[in-house]
Amino acid sequence: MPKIVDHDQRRIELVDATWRIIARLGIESATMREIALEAGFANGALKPYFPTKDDLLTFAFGHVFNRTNERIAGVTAGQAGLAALRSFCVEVLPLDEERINEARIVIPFWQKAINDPGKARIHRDSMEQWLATMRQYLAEARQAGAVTTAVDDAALAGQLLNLLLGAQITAALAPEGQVELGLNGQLEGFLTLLAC
Amino acid sequence: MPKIVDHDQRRIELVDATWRIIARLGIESATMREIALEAGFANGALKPYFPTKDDLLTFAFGHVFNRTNERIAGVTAGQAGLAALRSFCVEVLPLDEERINEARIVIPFWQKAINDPGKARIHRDSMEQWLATMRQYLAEARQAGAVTTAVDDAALAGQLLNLLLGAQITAALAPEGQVELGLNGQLEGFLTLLAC
DNA sequence: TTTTATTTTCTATAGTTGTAGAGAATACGG
DNA sequence: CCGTATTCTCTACAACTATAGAAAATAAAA
Repeated sequence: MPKIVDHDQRRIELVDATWRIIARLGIESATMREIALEAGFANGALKPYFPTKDDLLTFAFGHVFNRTNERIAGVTAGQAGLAALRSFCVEVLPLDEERINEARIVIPFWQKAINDPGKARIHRDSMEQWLATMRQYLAEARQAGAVTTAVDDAALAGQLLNLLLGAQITAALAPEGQVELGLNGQLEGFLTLLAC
Repeated sequence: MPKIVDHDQRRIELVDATWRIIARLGIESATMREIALEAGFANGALKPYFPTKDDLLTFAFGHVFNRTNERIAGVTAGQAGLAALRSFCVEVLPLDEERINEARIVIPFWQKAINDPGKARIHRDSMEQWLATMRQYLAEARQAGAVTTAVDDAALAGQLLNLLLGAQITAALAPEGQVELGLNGQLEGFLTLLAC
């Protein structure tokens, strides 16, 4: 009989508003009031959907991870070996405005995760999955002869992962408007190193 | 005639206290009161040495960068080429408790730098310097025949820098007590890749 | 001991934050 | 048009923050 709201969709709306605030103004400005305003509500309206701010932030961060993982799945679908590895990395690298914004989200998340085991867990779980995926692609590429280095796949995957993480820092702290950071060249260079 | 305090040394003391708070409790706990307490003073005693909290934090972050750079200079002194490059990277990698603590400092710094051009500048200036140093070592190594890859030195230095930055994230978010993250193996593997 | 410039403590203030909850507004079935 | 379950607004509050500045404590010279 009353107005009916899809709670799950509302939560996504609120998380998107949070995302925009953090990307535009930084996590310090992501107060409950500011988020509510951005979403078009009054401050108290968030309560029924996220009992505490921490719930909201944790959900928001998890959502960014999920979205990235879905994008990765879409881009690498049907690919294997070196091609899949390249697509994977290209999708994670902050090469356009949208993914630079994601870097501006994930860095505050890392900072919070330092003193919050639950959040650190979210990060580690995703990274474990990424490492496994990359090792898989490396093994395929090795079988296809595209990877011949004596360095083992676990080390290579670790290098690549840290390169991807470091690229988030580099991009997020680059001067406004600077698009070319050589990240694509670094990726191609790394893939070249694997075949020798 | 009155008690005399070395202002510069006092500033270092306060910055060290700040450093310890951030490493132990996180930057959210680094309030003026908490820092003063850690340094053994009452809250208002910081004022004459750092007019604002932002002054204190900016100075603290700059100090960590300087300390790292001094350590690097000490370790690479008298070295060149691949050996110097290795020493450089080993000194930056978070391989022991002290340098993992530095990772716990630098990540909050990065987060603040996202929305603070002045702090971003501090980061970029150091990174530019690091890149130049690494390119120099790579050129020397190439001349000595220890680097033979077709990938150019600028890309290699960029890869290595991002690997070092990413390693800070990996180490800072690793489960407490886990020391072995394979970072040294990754570095050795990368240096191996250069000679082929 | 007295003086005095400096250092430090202590209290106060204005602002911001997350959270709580009463009440108004809403929209839909009857 | 009416009743009602839900949604949202609004105000309030307690906690915490950086900062300011008056007052007290300090230590060395005279």
